[in-house]
Amino acid sequence: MRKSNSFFYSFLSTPLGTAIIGWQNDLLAAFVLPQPTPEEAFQYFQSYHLPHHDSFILETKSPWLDLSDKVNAYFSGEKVMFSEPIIINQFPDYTRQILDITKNIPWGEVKTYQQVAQLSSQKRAYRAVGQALHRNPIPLIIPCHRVIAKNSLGGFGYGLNWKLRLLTLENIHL
DNA sequence: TCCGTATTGAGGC
DNA sequence: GCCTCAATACGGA
Repeated sequence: MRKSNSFFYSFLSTPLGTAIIGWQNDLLAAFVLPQPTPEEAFQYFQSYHLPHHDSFILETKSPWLDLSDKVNAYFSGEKVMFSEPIIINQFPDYTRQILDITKNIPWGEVKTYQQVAQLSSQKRAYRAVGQALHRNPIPLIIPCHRVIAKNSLGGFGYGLNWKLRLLTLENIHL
């Protein structure tokens, strides 16, 4: 019988609330920003478009022992780089391309939707960039909050307040 | 096919 | 500045 591919997840307590880390085959696949309750965090988790899996398995710890420390350090304003290997192969080519480009935006820097489009194979697809980022299942690690509109903040799946808070943590003021 | 975007730029006021 | 409106590429139904 074929080995089932399970999707693992783990709750993570932070000063801002309960977050969720999700992974498959030791590849990071999901992250939920801290929520007031685990139930709310799990709702976000369930709404994600995740890689194909047969079952969910709740673990007490993620495979990345220092990831929770890094997340907490990030929320306390430290310059943190996330380099954990990720899996996003559930998405079409262009979406993956956009998420890859976005993952490479360093801490403390921002790009516009247009700039990201110009780095991709479709230089005028700035609207598709927004669509792709909206589906990002690994916020923070794929720093979609660092992509803004040319003359405004743009949008954010968790609400613009979250986007503003994350950018403020990185000393970016608009 | 058609439709809705986490966009952009131009034009009118 | 703040409206509209059209151009535009992608992905889901």
